[in-house]
Amino acid sequence: MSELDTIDRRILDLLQQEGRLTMTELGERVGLSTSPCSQRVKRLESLGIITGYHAHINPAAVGKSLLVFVEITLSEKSEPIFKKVRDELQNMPEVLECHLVSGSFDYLVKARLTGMSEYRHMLGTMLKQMPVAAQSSSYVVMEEIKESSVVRIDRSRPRT
Amino acid sequence: MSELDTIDRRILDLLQQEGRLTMTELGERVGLSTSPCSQRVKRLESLGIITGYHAHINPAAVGKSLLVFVEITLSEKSEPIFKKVRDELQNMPEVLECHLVSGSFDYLVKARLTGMSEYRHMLGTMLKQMPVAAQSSSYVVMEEIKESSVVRIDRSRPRT
DNA sequence: TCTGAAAGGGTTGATGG
DNA sequence: CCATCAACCCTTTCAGA
Repeated sequence: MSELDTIDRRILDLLQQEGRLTMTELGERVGLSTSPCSQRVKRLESLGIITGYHAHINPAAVGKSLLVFVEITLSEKSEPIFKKVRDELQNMPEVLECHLVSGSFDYLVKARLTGMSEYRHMLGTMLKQMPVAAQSSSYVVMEEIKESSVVRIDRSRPRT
Repeated sequence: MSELDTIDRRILDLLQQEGRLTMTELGERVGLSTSPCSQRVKRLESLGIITGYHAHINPAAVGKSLLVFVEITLSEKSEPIFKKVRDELQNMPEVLECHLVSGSFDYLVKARLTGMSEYRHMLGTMLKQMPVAAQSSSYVVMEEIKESSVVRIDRSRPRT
């Protein structure tokens, strides 16, 4: 029903790399005319497979030249606490990512900041809003070797 | 010279959130007609401030339901080794991000994978291609609480 | 599901304020 | 640096296969 065929996968691949391709151009690259190509893209959007389109910008150009990862360990692990942490982090725009991880700590947070004063402020907010944050370790990024969100699309195994 | 004014910042903000906005619509939202708006966007692109446009997709829809972070520590830290690591990681499409960090380890790698077999394969490749990788720790993401690359644009301080 | 064609809207570039 | 306008291109929709 919502199986993705080879053309769908190529569309996803191309739009991940060039998010402003016209439907005409995209259609030519995947071997379709404009109409069905546009139709497929709309379908991928409404299925929630394409979740949005975003310009990628150079963070330094808008003053966000500090990239930090913070590992947070909670001393108490209950569902209300988890929920509070989720809600708080959602409302912090400098926090780009937050993941609940297995292993030796609980949350891995990625944040882009203007500098150390914003960093101190963020850590303060976190520790205040998340009272049981027993421990945190921060890692400042010295060099961004690679940063992308483009997922490799494996060749389809269509049902012949 | 390449100072960003208030309108530029609003353009960056809007295009980060809706990367396929038409120049006409974008112009209306920032109070410009189509041409100067398009002109500004082109300028932001050619200055390298907007670095690209990308569709964001649901990784699970294309089978990438495993998200892993790997911390890598090198036992030997020389420039040739750093260069080799950079080159190797650039060529691994499952590696979405790689950062050189300060602190108790060297590289933080973020990868999206189809499953454990791909994970094992990736780790094997890493340890083989990066001979001095003395140690690595992996963290499997149990829940993605937040994931975005949209940077908050602070209100400009225009030079009046 | 695709193609093709027609109508509506967006983009581009020249012109002028 | 901005608005306007015309020519061109893209998108959308609807037949028809």
